[in-house]
Amino acid sequence: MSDPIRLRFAPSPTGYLHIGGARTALFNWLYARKHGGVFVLRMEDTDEERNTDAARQTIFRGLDWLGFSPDEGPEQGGPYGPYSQSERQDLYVEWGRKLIETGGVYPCFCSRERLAELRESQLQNRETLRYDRACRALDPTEVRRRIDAGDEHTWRLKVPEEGSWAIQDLIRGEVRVEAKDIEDIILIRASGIPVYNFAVVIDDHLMKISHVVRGEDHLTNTFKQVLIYEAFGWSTPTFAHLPLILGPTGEGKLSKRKHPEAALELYQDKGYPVEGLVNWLALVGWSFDDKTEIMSREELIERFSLERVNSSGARLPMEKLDWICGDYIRRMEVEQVAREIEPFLVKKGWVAAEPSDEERARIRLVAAAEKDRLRFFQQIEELSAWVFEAEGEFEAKALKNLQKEGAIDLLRDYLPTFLAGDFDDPAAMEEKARAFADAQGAGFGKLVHPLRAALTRKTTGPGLFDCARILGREESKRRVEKALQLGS
RNA sequence: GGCCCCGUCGUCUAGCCAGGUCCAGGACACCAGGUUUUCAUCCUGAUAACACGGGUUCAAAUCCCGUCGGGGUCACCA
Repeated sequence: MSDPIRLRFAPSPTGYLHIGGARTALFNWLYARKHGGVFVLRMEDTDEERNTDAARQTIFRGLDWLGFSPDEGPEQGGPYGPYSQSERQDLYVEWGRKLIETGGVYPCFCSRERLAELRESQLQNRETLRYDRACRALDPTEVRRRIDAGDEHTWRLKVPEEGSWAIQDLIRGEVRVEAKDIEDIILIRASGIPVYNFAVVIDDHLMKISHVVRGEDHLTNTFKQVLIYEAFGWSTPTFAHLPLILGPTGEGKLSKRKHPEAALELYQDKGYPVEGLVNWLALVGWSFDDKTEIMSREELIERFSLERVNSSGARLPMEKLDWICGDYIRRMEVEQVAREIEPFLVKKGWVAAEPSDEERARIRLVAAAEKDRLRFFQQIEELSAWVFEAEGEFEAKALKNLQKEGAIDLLRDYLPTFLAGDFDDPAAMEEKARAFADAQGAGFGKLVHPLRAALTRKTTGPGLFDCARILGREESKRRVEKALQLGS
């Protein structure tokens, strides 16, 4: 009987959900779903400075939005809780004591000052930065005496002096490190509270995590953790270290300070369709084959594998995000697009917070007309400003189209035909317009360009008579008449 | 600096583990055409990469060594 598949996402609530963290969550979630396993969320919130409830909420809501809701976690509970490290301190202390009893650690009385000096001199002599194990050689009676005397001390892991350790990383293969390259790390602080690497091991073990899938920045931590598993006599989970997401120029990893695209909020605020975003995110560092790119969530689950995650760092292909999301939006139902753009129109003050039936109908028309052009829903603001703002600057080229020789006269002559048309039937309107242009001996374009300028102040946009339909007869009339004045 | 990871078109990647079918495939972006009243969509086409140097081999993007380059990590932080 094989052990159940259990994966965890263990973010630190620092105020935002990092896009790289979102991808880590995605890969964990995908793997768990694919193998019928459990997806656990664990808050690594022992840093009291930065740990706020708002920060925790950002993570919870971000994961909800992405659709990676945990099976077990701080909000949903579970059999291996609590799921926030801040509530597990007693556990760490307890297991710390056990390690002291079994002799896996030794007390270190070195002061922070001595440690700092040691670092300094190693730095100067260009030596490897590593604890010199001074306290490991202390005489046992001396140790006893100092502990009894209440001398402040930490506990360090007794790292074997010989040998090497290898992990079989699912993505990188075997990674090996020599004993001499690992120092006797502090496991238990002078305060009695264990450090991060210790807590992670306790948690992963107690929560029965089978696969640890995390960023490559944890690769070197892994060896320290493996040693701790060994000290406890526990078996290790399977590891997989994901390639890092780099900054836009390929320099360093993404940070919110320098790169706004590091924060998931950016994508939420801009209104990227979440399914498109997830599809895109899956493609950063993973691929199914040499050509498949558009995949639904279900297909992702079915096809995902850690073995096909590549090992080199990547920048975020933002243009591809736009393309993928544009594709998703184009394939959406008009009704859904209407629902998605509504909040943006409300925010702009273009429609009421509770749109009337009439406004709803217009939103739907706008959605239908513009959906092929949208890559994220916030774009509706610039795309449809002409609809909701009666007055505004003309685009230079649009103005030119209006001022062309004969344009105004043609428009004036056409106006009665235009207004007599059925505004709910763009195709019929177009037919009549073509007939009119023919009769005048003018090309269709000669009529269409000034009319578009008059109606929308722009040279681009949806089909012209779709534009007229959105505006309606009255508003269209007003705009054309205004343009006639402008041109004369 | 030590240790670890990585290095295919501008970008994301396939191919590498099991050398030949790869004078390297796809996608996005860009450019050029076509369709369209405009834009977008759609269609067609073009440009564009195995970091470098050795070695092994009949044969190397694929295996080995080295160099260079990039990244990560070295706290009583997580």
